[in-house]
Amino acid sequence: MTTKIDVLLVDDHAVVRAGYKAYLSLSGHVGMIYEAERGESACQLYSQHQPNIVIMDLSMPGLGGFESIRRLISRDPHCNILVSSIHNELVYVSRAIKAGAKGYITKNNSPEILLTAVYQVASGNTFVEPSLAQQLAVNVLSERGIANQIEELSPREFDVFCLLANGMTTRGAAEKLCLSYKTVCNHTTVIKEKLGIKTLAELALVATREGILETLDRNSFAMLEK
Amino acid sequence: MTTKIDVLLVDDHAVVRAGYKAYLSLSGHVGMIYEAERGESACQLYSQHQPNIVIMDLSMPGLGGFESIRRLISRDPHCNILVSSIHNELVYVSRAIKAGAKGYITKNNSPEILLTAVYQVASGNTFVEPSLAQQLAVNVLSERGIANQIEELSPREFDVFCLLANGMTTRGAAEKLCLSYKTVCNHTTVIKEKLGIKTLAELALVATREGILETLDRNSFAMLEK
DNA sequence: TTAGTCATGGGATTTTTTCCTGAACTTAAA
DNA sequence: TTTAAGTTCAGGAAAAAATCCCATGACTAA
Repeated sequence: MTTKIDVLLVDDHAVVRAGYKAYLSLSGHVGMIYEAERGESACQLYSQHQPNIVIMDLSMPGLGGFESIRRLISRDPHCNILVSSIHNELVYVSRAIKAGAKGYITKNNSPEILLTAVYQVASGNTFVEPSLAQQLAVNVLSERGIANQIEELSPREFDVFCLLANGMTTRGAAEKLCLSYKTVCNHTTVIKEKLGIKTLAELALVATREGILETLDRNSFAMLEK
Repeated sequence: MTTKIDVLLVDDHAVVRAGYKAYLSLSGHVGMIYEAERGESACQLYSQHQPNIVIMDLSMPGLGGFESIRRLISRDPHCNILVSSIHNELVYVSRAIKAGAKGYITKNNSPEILLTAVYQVASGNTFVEPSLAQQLAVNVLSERGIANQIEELSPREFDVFCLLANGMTTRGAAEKLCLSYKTVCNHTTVIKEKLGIKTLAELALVATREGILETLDRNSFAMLEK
């Protein structure tokens, strides 16, 4: 590689940024490294410096990672965004790519893979971590979109889903819906199967992720403390 | 500082380790840097090399963190452990310190603070990130504990709590913690009783509300709107 | 009509959970 | 040192919950 790669690092953890910066510098192929803590400043820095690649973490306060990607892409559709996340769930990969990211790797990887990904994405190619790409391929071919699994629930199943996700017991849900306990049990079994989950905790997590719960906002806890 | 500091890095994210390593090396005060991905190897490396400090990630979903701290401490009570976590919730700080950690900083901090913390802890002092220390002080004095109910969980119960909250099955948790299935069942029963809940979904919701899980960022479902 | 899905639940079986119990261990206090 | 209290671990019996299979009626779309 002849010219050096300019990088924009977006991660809300300053220590992690410092680490990446130090590591990338060692490679010798990286030129300028700009840093942003959140989406807003990332957009600004991007317009200003036009780096060859944006390395972005997904979990950030303010604009989340996905929203940040969308914004960057809407300003420059050719923007090369590499997501570096701690999440290896397909939902994340899928959403990131749909949002416009050109690459996705998890932080579990060897640092060499990071460099590979950086080179690839910076030169306009795509790079999805092999194991994830594999899973994703299968998942897409099996035709059932990842997050759309909830769409697969029948109306009644969705009712049950919501009640359970809010922490209600099977018996409670049955009562609320004026159904037999057995019916709710059966629905629940189907729901779990459709969503590919095993526990009620997962069910609650899925619901939370999809924003299906009127999430008790973060502050409700702070309220309790006073 | 005359002698250099030997460091053992424990973090399951290889890329992050590489970053820390690169950054710490720049400081000039750090000597050997050993790396471990998991608690088991951390214990081994510790016995082998007796580093001056262990920098440990808590890596939430896996939950190796607290247990690893306990193990290290049980082998060498004077072991200097600095937790570097992405979590800024008091529960974590409190748990880590109770487990025997000598310091706690979040990854949001400036890298300079990391160095400060490293120096302090490596020389046998303690260092808790100022803002957290402040909150903690008030919280402890205000008598009503952090999220008092969660605080009532014994260390082991808390381990189980975290795993279940992440959607793991009882059997899965048992395996992860090398416990009998029955033991985990019994812990679970006590947990539910202490928290005053009935279902695993509620357990997940409590964990989410208390910020014990990092769920998807808030804005993720904004994606769905388009 | 026919085929399909959906909602509903019963019955038998399996799995999970509860409740009670006790042992081993640690720690702190008397 | 002895005692007491708390924690961790786990087994057995019993209760509860969930699963699996099946059948019914209702509605819908081709």
